Amino acid sequence: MKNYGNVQSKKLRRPLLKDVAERARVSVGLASRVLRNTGSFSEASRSRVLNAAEELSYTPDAVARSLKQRRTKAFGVLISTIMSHFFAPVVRAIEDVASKSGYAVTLCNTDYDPDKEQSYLSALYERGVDGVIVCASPGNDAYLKKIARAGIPVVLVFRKVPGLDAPRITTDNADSARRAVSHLIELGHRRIATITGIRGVQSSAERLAGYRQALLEAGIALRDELVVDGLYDEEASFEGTRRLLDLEDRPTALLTCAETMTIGALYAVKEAGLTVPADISIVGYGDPSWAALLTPPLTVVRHPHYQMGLLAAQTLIGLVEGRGGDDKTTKQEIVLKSSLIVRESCRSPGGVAGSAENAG
Amino acid sequence: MKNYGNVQSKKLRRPLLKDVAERARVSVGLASRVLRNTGSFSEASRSRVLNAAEELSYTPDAVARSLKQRRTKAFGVLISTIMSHFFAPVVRAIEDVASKSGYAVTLCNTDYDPDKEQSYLSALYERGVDGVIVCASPGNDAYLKKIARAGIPVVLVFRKVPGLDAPRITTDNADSARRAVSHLIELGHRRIATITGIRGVQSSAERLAGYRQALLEAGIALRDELVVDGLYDEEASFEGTRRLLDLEDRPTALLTCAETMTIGALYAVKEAGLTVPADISIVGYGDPSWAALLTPPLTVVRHPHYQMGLLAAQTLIGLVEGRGGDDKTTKQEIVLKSSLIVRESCRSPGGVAGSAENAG
DNA sequence: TTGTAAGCGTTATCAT
DNA sequence: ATGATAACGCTTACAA
Repeated sequence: MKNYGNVQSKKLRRPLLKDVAERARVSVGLASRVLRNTGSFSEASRSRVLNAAEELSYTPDAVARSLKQRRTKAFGVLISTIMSHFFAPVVRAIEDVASKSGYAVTLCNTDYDPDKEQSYLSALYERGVDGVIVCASPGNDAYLKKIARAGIPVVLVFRKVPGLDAPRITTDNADSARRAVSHLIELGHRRIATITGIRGVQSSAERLAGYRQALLEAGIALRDELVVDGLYDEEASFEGTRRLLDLEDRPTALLTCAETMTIGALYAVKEAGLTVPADISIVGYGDPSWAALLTPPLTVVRHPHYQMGLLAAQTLIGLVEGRGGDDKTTKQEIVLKSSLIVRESCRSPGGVAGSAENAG
Repeated sequence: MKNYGNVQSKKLRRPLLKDVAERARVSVGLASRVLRNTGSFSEASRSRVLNAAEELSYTPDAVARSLKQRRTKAFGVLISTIMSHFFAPVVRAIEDVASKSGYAVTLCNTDYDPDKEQSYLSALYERGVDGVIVCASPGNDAYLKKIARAGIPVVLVFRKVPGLDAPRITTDNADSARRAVSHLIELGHRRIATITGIRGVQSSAERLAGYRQALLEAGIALRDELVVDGLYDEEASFEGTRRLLDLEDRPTALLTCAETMTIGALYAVKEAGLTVPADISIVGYGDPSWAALLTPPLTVVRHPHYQMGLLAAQTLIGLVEGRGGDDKTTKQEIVLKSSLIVRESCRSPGGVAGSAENAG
């Protein structure tokens, strides 16, 4: 049997349930039940339907199913940008968990822009996603609440939304910053600067609060000129650090609150011809694999980002699938612990080394 | 007017087009036309419908629309993992372009696993995505062709699929490796090793080919023991580099074909107590912002990943929306140029410095 | 056990 | 310019 041009190029229609049913000589209802393994049917029908589906290589149409079932098996995930080492592991974990349970993940990069956040949220709403995970953002509380009130489960990561009764996964941000600064204080530092992220972002605000708390506990006065807005941006952090280093009474230690900002700060130090930790001690955030390759290896605060995404996704699935009215899932707040990885980028302002625990 | 508990907490049904129509006292068809600004209607109806929609804060249901229109305004993107610096910018660019045109992006992490790739592809197919972008993977050609034959536009990034007539965005992989190795040869190196990714992955294979070509052009014999499988993995690369350094006749230079592998290699060098570039010269791939922070600043090959994602998404949108039968879009292959960023991690095996162009 | 038919919320055709 | 009405492909009562 030959295939002539016309025949071969004819686009063949995707097989429908109707086709499967016809081929198996049963009704569509029965075919559907067999394929979904629900309701009742005879063994004979079962095998005929299964065979027919196999032969036609039938695939159900998820759109039609979603319309009927009123759920899409899809989540939306909002982050500032997937290029950030801060969010990539969170998203990866979410996608891992989601896909294992048959959910698709729609990625939304908001760049910390409330307008973008809102437009993504409304797009997700229109698309009927079954749930949304919102990560650290200074976004629009009102819109988020609207989504939640419309019945779409929301899980918050890092972010807190007053008046929104949604589970939240976060870390001991304030405490981690407090411990980092205390570490510096114990080494003898008094003039400790910090590069903060975006003020409106929860995690950033918390870290700044922890920084302040540590100073207050040690009876060290807070000085505004030692707090610089780094905006989670390498360039801004570079400039900010420059200004710090130009200060008459230069800080002897620096806490940078995100990986990009650590890089910016290190460039500024390098440009100024200064040395870490001889001239200035540095604690960074995030624990990229290159941190221990630097000279000197960097002391950092490490947060369990993958774990956060894991929990966020699991929580969301619980909310979507189970216990809808269960307060336990709705009201929970999970706070994960961070760790301070002491390497060699900090020492006493006098000159005594801080520690030597290395990770090479 | 008071809101009593029951009334307030009653979950209100999402407003439908029918509700808008009723409120505007027109038919649903007319309401639909007004909202989509298609077909004909009077100015009077127009404003009534618009007002009604506004008052009810009506949002169309994308699922129902998709079912009717047979398109979802969604793309699927397959990459090995979003945690890779290789893919993050590609995905970011794709999402940027897609969202601007109203497309949602579903993220799929395949880990270079053909089974995962296939199951994601079939999930995307079921969901009826309007197009798919597949990045560097050693996946299942047969399944990809099936998807394409089913009429779903596919754009390839890095990957080539023989017999699949899909546009492809790639870089001058082979040539970039060739130039990097030539650079080392010019410095006087003869024993040049390379850490390669996963053999089945197009970009990896091409880079390896470029490495070989450079050696052949220089009349240097290829030696199997100088080619190590790094599997895009830091650990594997660490072990592989260790073996290279243990070789009786140790290589004097090393080309690592991905960022993770560069890191693994650098740790091995550090662990062996050797120095770059005094004991061994290194050229890495990717240009992370920390590369110039290392001591010495790293010489690398930089590929325009964001740009690749941009073009991939634009190409896909063209395919989906426009010129469906246009051969120009279907058959194109775009090859982007890479650049060799010379810093200070390479010098002559004797001891003369290679270059001093720094990016601090 | 099986089939029929009524939705799910739109869009689009076709009379009026 | 407008309004019925039939799809879109599937699920799910309900009737047989």
